[in-house]
Amino acid sequence: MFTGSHQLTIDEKGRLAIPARYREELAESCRSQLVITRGPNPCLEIYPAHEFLRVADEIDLMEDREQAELVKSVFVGLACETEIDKQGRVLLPPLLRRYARFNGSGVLMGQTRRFDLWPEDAWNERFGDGPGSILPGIASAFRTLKR
Amino acid sequence: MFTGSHQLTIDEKGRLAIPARYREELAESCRSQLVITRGPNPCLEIYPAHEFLRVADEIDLMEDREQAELVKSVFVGLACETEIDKQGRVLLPPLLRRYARFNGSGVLMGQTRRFDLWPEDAWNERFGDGPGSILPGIASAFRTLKR
DNA sequence: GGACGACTCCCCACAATCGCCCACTTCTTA
DNA sequence: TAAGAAGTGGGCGATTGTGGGGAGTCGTCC
Repeated sequence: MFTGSHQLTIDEKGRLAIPARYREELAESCRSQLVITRGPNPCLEIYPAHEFLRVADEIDLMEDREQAELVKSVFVGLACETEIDKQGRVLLPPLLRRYARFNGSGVLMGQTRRFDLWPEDAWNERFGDGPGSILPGIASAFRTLKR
Repeated sequence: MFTGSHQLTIDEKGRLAIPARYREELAESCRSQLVITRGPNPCLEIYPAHEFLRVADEIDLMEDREQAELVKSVFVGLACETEIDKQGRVLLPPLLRRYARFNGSGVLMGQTRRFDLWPEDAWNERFGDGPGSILPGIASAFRTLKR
Protein backbone atom coordinates (compact mmCIF):
# COMPACT_ATOMS: atom_id res chain seq x y z
CA MET A 1 0.00 0.00 0.00
CA PHE A 2 1.47 3.31 -1.11
CA THR A 3 1.07 6.23 1.27
CA GLY A 4 2.53 9.63 1.88
CA SER A 5 3.68 12.67 -0.06
CA HIS A 6 7.22 13.34 -1.24
CA GLN A 7 8.50 16.54 -2.69
CA LEU A 8 10.88 15.78 -5.54
CA THR A 9 12.48 17.39 -8.56
CA ILE A 10 11.95 16.63 -12.23
CA ASP A 11 15.27 17.45 -13.86
CA GLU A 12 15.82 19.06 -17.23
CA LYS A 13 15.78 15.72 -18.99
CA GLY A 14 12.34 14.97 -17.56
CA ARG A 15 13.60 12.37 -15.11
CA LEU A 16 12.12 11.82 -11.70
CA ALA A 17 13.65 9.79 -8.87
CA ILE A 18 11.31 7.31 -7.20
CA PRO A 19 11.77 7.64 -3.41
CA ALA A 20 14.03 4.89 -2.18
CA ARG A 21 11.48 3.47 0.24
CA TYR A 22 9.24 2.35 -2.64
CA ARG A 23 11.92 0.94 -4.90
CA GLU A 24 12.28 -2.43 -3.25
CA GLU A 25 8.53 -3.01 -3.15
CA LEU A 26 8.19 -2.02 -6.81
CA ALA A 27 11.10 -4.24 -7.82
CA GLU A 28 9.35 -7.21 -6.24
CA SER A 29 5.74 -6.56 -7.16
CA CYS A 30 6.19 -5.52 -10.78
CA ARG A 31 9.89 -5.91 -11.57
CA SER A 32 10.09 -2.10 -11.66
CA GLN A 33 7.67 -1.93 -14.61
CA LEU A 34 5.50 1.16 -14.28
CA VAL A 35 2.83 2.86 -16.37
CA ILE A 36 2.38 6.62 -16.28
CA THR A 37 -0.94 8.03 -17.47
CA ARG A 38 -3.70 10.53 -16.89
CA GLY A 39 -6.82 10.29 -14.79
CA PRO A 40 -9.63 12.68 -13.94
CA ASN A 41 -7.42 15.04 -11.92
CA PRO A 42 -4.89 17.52 -13.33
CA CYS A 43 -1.97 15.33 -12.32
CA LEU A 44 -0.20 12.26 -13.65
CA GLU A 45 -1.00 8.81 -12.27
CA ILE A 46 1.73 6.21 -11.88
CA TYR A 47 0.78 2.53 -11.66
CA PRO A 48 2.67 -0.70 -11.21
CA ALA A 49 2.22 -2.44 -14.57
CA HIS A 50 -0.15 -5.14 -13.29
CA GLU A 51 -2.35 -2.57 -11.56
CA PHE A 52 -2.62 -0.62 -14.80
CA LEU A 53 -3.77 -3.74 -16.61
CA ARG A 54 -6.32 -4.48 -13.92
CA VAL A 55 -7.85 -1.01 -14.23
CA ALA A 56 -7.86 -1.28 -18.04
CA ASP A 57 -9.76 -4.56 -17.73
CA GLU A 58 -12.20 -2.92 -15.34
CA ILE A 59 -12.90 -0.21 -17.90
CA ASP A 60 -13.80 -2.93 -20.43
CA LEU A 61 -16.47 -4.14 -18.04
CA MET A 62 -18.23 -0.77 -17.71
CA GLU A 63 -21.86 -0.86 -18.78
CA ASP A 64 -21.99 2.50 -20.55
CA ARG A 65 -19.97 1.63 -23.65
CA GLU A 66 -19.72 5.19 -24.87
CA GLN A 67 -18.23 6.38 -21.60
CA ALA A 68 -16.00 3.31 -21.45
CA GLU A 69 -14.56 4.08 -24.86
CA LEU A 70 -13.79 7.67 -23.89
CA VAL A 71 -12.29 6.71 -20.55
CA LYS A 72 -10.16 4.07 -22.18
CA SER A 73 -8.99 6.40 -24.92
CA VAL A 74 -7.52 8.61 -22.21
CA PHE A 75 -6.34 5.98 -19.78
CA VAL A 76 -4.69 3.76 -22.40
CA GLY A 77 -4.03 6.35 -25.09
CA LEU A 78 -2.03 8.61 -22.86
CA ALA A 79 -0.28 5.83 -20.95
CA CYS A 80 3.44 5.36 -21.12
CA GLU A 81 4.98 2.04 -20.17
CA THR A 82 8.30 2.61 -18.52
CA GLU A 83 10.81 1.08 -16.17
CA ILE A 84 12.75 2.28 -13.17
CA ASP A 85 16.39 2.59 -14.26
CA LYS A 86 19.42 1.55 -12.24
CA GLN A 87 19.55 4.96 -10.61
CA GLY A 88 15.99 4.55 -9.37
CA ARG A 89 14.58 7.09 -11.82
CA VAL A 90 11.87 7.06 -14.48
CA LEU A 91 11.67 9.22 -17.58
CA LEU A 92 8.49 11.24 -18.16
CA PRO A 93 7.67 11.19 -21.88
CA PRO A 94 7.53 14.63 -23.53
CA LEU A 95 3.78 14.74 -24.14
CA LEU A 96 2.98 13.90 -20.52
CA ARG A 97 5.57 16.39 -19.30
CA ARG A 98 3.55 19.11 -20.91
CA TYR A 99 0.49 18.29 -18.85
CA ALA A 100 0.26 20.63 -15.94
CA ARG A 101 3.71 22.02 -16.61
CA PHE A 102 6.22 20.13 -14.58
CA ASN A 103 8.71 22.95 -14.32
CA GLY A 104 11.21 21.45 -11.95
CA SER A 105 9.31 20.56 -8.84
CA GLY A 106 6.56 18.07 -8.10
CA VAL A 107 4.92 16.13 -5.31
CA LEU A 108 4.51 12.37 -5.47
CA MET A 109 1.55 11.10 -3.43
CA GLY A 110 1.00 7.49 -2.53
CA GLN A 111 -2.66 6.60 -3.25
CA THR A 112 -2.99 3.01 -2.03
CA ARG A 113 -2.46 1.19 -5.35
CA ARG A 114 -0.99 3.99 -7.44
CA PHE A 115 0.92 7.25 -7.12
CA ASP A 116 -0.25 10.68 -8.14
CA LEU A 117 2.34 13.16 -9.39
CA TRP A 118 1.31 16.80 -8.94
CA PRO A 119 3.09 19.96 -10.01
CA GLU A 120 4.17 21.48 -6.74
CA ASP A 121 2.12 24.67 -6.96
CA ALA A 122 -1.06 22.79 -7.89
CA TRP A 123 -0.47 20.42 -4.99
CA ASN A 124 0.01 23.30 -2.57
CA GLU A 125 -3.20 24.89 -3.71
CA ARG A 126 -5.26 21.72 -3.49
CA PHE A 127 -3.97 20.27 -0.26
CA GLY A 128 -2.87 23.46 1.51
CA ASP A 129 -4.93 25.76 3.72
CA GLY A 130 -5.56 28.45 1.10
CA PRO A 131 -8.79 29.30 -0.75
CA GLY A 132 -8.32 26.53 -3.34
CA SER A 133 -8.01 23.81 -0.74
CA ILE A 134 -10.29 20.77 -0.88
CA LEU A 135 -10.14 20.36 2.89
CA PRO A 136 -13.20 22.44 3.85
CA GLY A 137 -15.35 20.62 1.32
CA ILE A 138 -14.62 17.19 2.72
CA ALA A 139 -14.97 17.97 6.42
CA SER A 140 -18.51 16.66 6.77
CA ALA A 141 -17.73 13.48 4.85
CA PHE A 142 -14.76 12.97 7.15
CA ARG A 143 -17.03 13.15 10.15
CA THR A 144 -19.14 10.22 8.99
CA LEU A 145 -16.11 8.03 9.64
CA LYS A 146 -15.51 6.15 12.84
CA ARG A 147 -12.00 7.27 13.64
CA MET B 1 -1.27 -3.98 -26.24
CA PHE B 2 -0.57 -0.61 -27.78
CA THR B 3 -0.47 2.33 -25.39
CA GLY B 4 0.81 5.85 -25.25
CA SER B 5 0.95 9.00 -27.33
CA HIS B 6 3.83 10.03 -29.54
CA GLN B 7 4.22 13.34 -31.25
CA LEU B 8 5.61 12.81 -34.75
CA THR B 9 5.90 14.50 -38.11
CA ILE B 10 4.35 13.55 -41.40
CA ASP B 11 6.96 14.68 -43.92
CA GLU B 12 6.34 16.22 -47.31
CA LYS B 13 6.22 12.85 -48.95
CA GLY B 14 3.43 11.78 -46.63
CA ARG B 15 5.59 9.37 -44.68
CA LEU B 16 5.25 8.77 -40.98
CA ALA B 17 7.75 6.93 -38.80
CA ILE B 18 6.31 4.25 -36.54
CA PRO B 19 7.93 4.68 -33.10
CA ALA B 20 10.71 2.16 -32.72
CA ARG B 21 9.19 0.53 -29.65
CA TYR B 22 6.25 -0.80 -31.68
CA ARG B 23 8.16 -1.99 -34.72
CA GLU B 24 9.32 -5.28 -33.34
CA GLU B 25 5.87 -6.19 -32.06
CA LEU B 26 4.30 -5.29 -35.40
CA ALA B 27 6.92 -7.26 -37.32
CA GLU B 28 6.04 -10.34 -35.29
CA SER B 29 2.29 -10.03 -35.02
CA CYS B 30 1.45 -9.03 -38.59
CA ARG B 31 4.73 -9.08 -40.51
CA SER B 32 4.50 -5.27 -40.63
CA GLN B 33 1.28 -5.39 -42.68
CA LEU B 34 -0.99 -2.52 -41.63
CA VAL B 35 -4.35 -1.15 -42.71
CA ILE B 36 -5.09 2.57 -42.42
CA THR B 37 -8.73 3.64 -42.41
CA ARG B 38 -11.33 5.88 -40.85
CA GLY B 39 -13.47 5.35 -37.79
CA PRO B 40 -16.05 7.45 -35.96
CA ASN B 41 -13.54 10.05 -34.75
CA PRO B 42 -11.89 12.77 -36.86
CA CYS B 43 -8.62 10.87 -36.99
CA LEU B 44 -7.11 7.99 -38.93
CA GLU B 45 -7.09 4.50 -37.46
CA ILE B 46 -4.16 2.17 -38.06
CA TYR B 47 -4.64 -1.58 -37.58
CA PRO B 48 -2.42 -4.60 -37.81
CA ALA B 49 -3.81 -6.43 -40.85
CA HIS B 50 -5.34 -9.31 -38.91
CA GLU B 51 -7.06 -6.93 -36.49
CA PHE B 52 -8.60 -5.07 -39.39
CA LEU B 53 -9.99 -8.31 -40.75
CA ARG B 54 -11.39 -9.24 -37.35
CA VAL B 55 -13.24 -5.91 -37.09
CA ALA B 56 -14.53 -6.26 -40.64
CA ASP B 57 -15.89 -9.70 -39.73
CA GLU B 58 -17.51 -8.24 -36.65
CA ILE B 59 -19.29 -5.66 -38.79
CA ASP B 60 -20.74 -8.51 -40.88
CA LEU B 61 -22.32 -9.93 -37.75
CA MET B 62 -24.15 -6.74 -36.78
CA GLU B 63 -27.90 -7.19 -36.48
CA ASP B 64 -28.91 -3.86 -37.95
CA ARG B 65 -28.05 -4.52 -41.59
CA GLU B 66 -28.60 -0.97 -42.72
CA GLN B 67 -26.13 0.35 -40.17
CA ALA B 68 -23.74 -2.47 -40.95
CA GLU B 69 -23.71 -1.55 -44.60
CA LEU B 70 -22.96 2.08 -43.85
CA VAL B 71 -20.27 1.25 -41.32
CA LYS B 72 -18.63 -1.16 -43.68
CA SER B 73 -18.70 1.29 -46.56
CA VAL B 74 -16.51 3.62 -44.50
CA PHE B 75 -14.37 1.12 -42.66
CA VAL B 76 -13.56 -1.02 -45.64
CA GLY B 77 -14.18 1.49 -48.41
CA LEU B 78 -11.68 4.00 -47.12
CA ALA B 79 -9.12 1.46 -45.97
CA CYS B 80 -5.65 1.33 -47.41
CA GLU B 81 -3.41 -1.71 -47.00
CA THR B 82 0.19 -0.77 -46.47
CA GLU B 83 3.45 -2.04 -45.06
CA ILE B 84 6.15 -0.68 -42.80
CA ASP B 85 9.23 -0.10 -44.95
CA LYS B 86 12.79 -0.91 -43.99
CA GLN B 87 13.21 2.49 -42.38
CA GLY B 88 10.25 1.85 -40.09
CA ARG B 89 7.95 4.25 -41.92
CA VAL B 90 4.58 3.95 -43.61
CA LEU B 91 3.25 6.03 -46.47
CA LEU B 92 -0.12 7.74 -45.96
CA PRO B 93 -2.10 7.54 -49.20
CA PRO B 94 -3.04 10.96 -50.62
CA LEU B 95 -6.78 10.59 -50.10
CA LEU B 96 -6.41 9.76 -46.42
CA ARG B 97 -3.81 12.49 -45.97
CA ARG B 98 -6.46 15.01 -46.77
CA TYR B 99 -8.66 13.85 -43.93
CA ALA B 100 -8.26 16.09 -40.98
CA ARG B 101 -5.46 18.06 -42.56
CA PHE B 102 -2.17 16.46 -41.70
CA ASN B 103 -0.05 19.54 -42.17
CA GLY B 104 3.21 18.30 -40.80
CA SER B 105 2.60 17.32 -37.24
CA GLY B 106 0.49 14.57 -35.73
CA VAL B 107 0.06 12.49 -32.61
CA LEU B 108 0.01 8.69 -32.76
CA MET B 109 -1.96 7.13 -29.90
CA GLY B 110 -1.83 3.49 -28.95
CA GLN B 111 -5.42 2.28 -28.41
CA THR B 112 -5.00 -1.31 -27.22
CA ARG B 113 -5.38 -3.14 -30.54
CA ARG B 114 -5.03 -0.23 -32.97
CA PHE B 115 -3.43 3.19 -33.28
CA ASP B 116 -5.19 6.49 -33.75
CA LEU B 117 -3.42 9.21 -35.72
CA TRP B 118 -4.57 12.73 -34.86
CA PRO B 119 -3.56 16.07 -36.33
CA GLU B 120 -1.63 17.69 -33.52
CA ASP B 121 -3.95 20.64 -32.93
CA ALA B 122 -7.05 18.43 -32.83
CA TRP B 123 -5.30 16.12 -30.39
CA ASN B 124 -4.33 19.00 -28.14
CA GLU B 125 -7.88 20.24 -28.07
CA ARG B 126 -9.41 16.86 -27.30
CA PHE B 127 -6.93 15.48 -24.79
CA GLY B 128 -5.49 18.69 -23.36
CA ASP B 129 -6.73 20.63 -20.38
CA GLY B 130 -8.38 23.37 -22.42
CA PRO B 131 -12.08 24.07 -23.05
CA GLY B 132 -12.52 21.43 -25.77
CA SER B 133 -11.15 18.62 -23.63
CA ILE B 134 -13.08 15.40 -23.09
CA LEU B 135 -11.56 15.02 -19.63
CA PRO B 136 -14.23 16.85 -17.59
CA GLY B 137 -16.96 14.81 -19.25
CA ILE B 138 -15.51 11.49 -18.20
CA ALA B 139 -14.32 12.40 -14.71
CA SER B 140 -17.32 10.87 -12.98
CA ALA B 141 -17.04 7.66 -15.00
CA PHE B 142 -13.38 7.49 -14.05
CA ARG B 143 -14.26 7.66 -10.40
CA THR B 144 -16.44 4.56 -10.54
CA LEU B 145 -13.25 2.56 -11.09
CA LYS B 146 -11.28 0.98 -8.29
CA ARG B 147 -7.87 2.40 -8.89
C1' DG C 1 7.15 2.95 -79.05
C1' DG C 2 9.63 6.45 -76.66
C1' DA C 3 9.72 10.44 -73.50
C1' DC C 4 8.17 12.35 -69.56
C1' DG C 5 6.33 12.88 -65.01
C1' DA C 6 4.44 11.10 -60.74
C1' DC C 7 5.10 8.06 -57.31
C1' DT C 8 7.28 4.54 -54.44
C1' DC C 9 10.98 2.46 -52.26
C1' DC C 10 15.60 2.34 -50.56
C1' DC C 11 19.74 4.36 -48.83
C1' DC C 12 22.45 7.87 -46.54
C1' DA C 13 23.33 11.68 -43.35
C1' DC C 14 22.51 14.74 -39.72
C1' DA C 15 20.46 16.14 -35.43
C1' DA C 16 17.93 15.25 -31.32
C1' DT C 17 16.94 12.24 -27.78
C1' DC C 18 17.38 8.26 -24.72
C1' DG C 19 19.52 5.33 -21.60
C1' DC C 20 23.43 4.34 -19.05
C1' DC C 21 27.22 5.54 -16.19
C1' DC C 22 29.85 8.44 -13.16
C1' DA C 23 30.53 11.95 -9.76
C1' DC C 24 29.27 15.31 -6.54
C1' DT C 25 26.24 16.98 -2.79
C1' DT C 26 23.18 16.39 0.94
C1' DC C 27 21.25 13.93 4.63
C1' DT C 28 21.11 10.37 8.10
C1' DT C 29 23.03 7.39 11.39
C1' DA C 30 26.33 5.32 14.17
C1' DT D 1 32.89 13.30 12.49
C1' DA D 2 33.11 9.57 9.38
C1' DA D 3 30.64 6.41 6.48
C1' DG D 4 26.96 5.05 3.83
C1' DA D 5 22.69 5.90 1.50
C1' DA D 6 19.86 8.83 -1.29
C1' DG D 7 19.18 12.67 -4.36
C1' DT D 8 20.82 15.46 -8.22
C1' DG D 9 23.35 16.97 -12.29
C1' DG D 10 25.94 16.16 -16.34
C1' DG D 11 28.73 13.50 -19.95
C1' DC D 12 28.73 10.29 -23.63
C1' DG D 13 27.70 6.64 -26.83
C1' DA D 14 23.88 4.33 -29.14
C1' DT D 15 19.56 4.70 -30.97
C1' DT D 16 15.81 7.03 -33.14
C1' DG D 17 13.56 10.58 -35.83
C1' DT D 18 13.71 13.34 -39.88
C1' DG D 19 14.93 15.22 -44.34
C1' DG D 20 16.65 14.59 -48.79
C1' DG D 21 18.78 12.24 -52.87
C1' DG D 22 18.45 8.79 -56.34
C1' DA D 23 17.12 4.51 -58.70
C1' DG D 24 13.30 1.90 -60.32
C1' DT D 25 8.37 1.33 -61.75
C1' DC D 26 4.13 2.54 -63.60
C1' DG D 27 1.02 5.15 -66.29
C1' DT D 28 0.09 8.81 -69.57
C1' DC D 29 0.69 11.48 -73.49
C1' DC D 30 2.71 12.69 -77.71
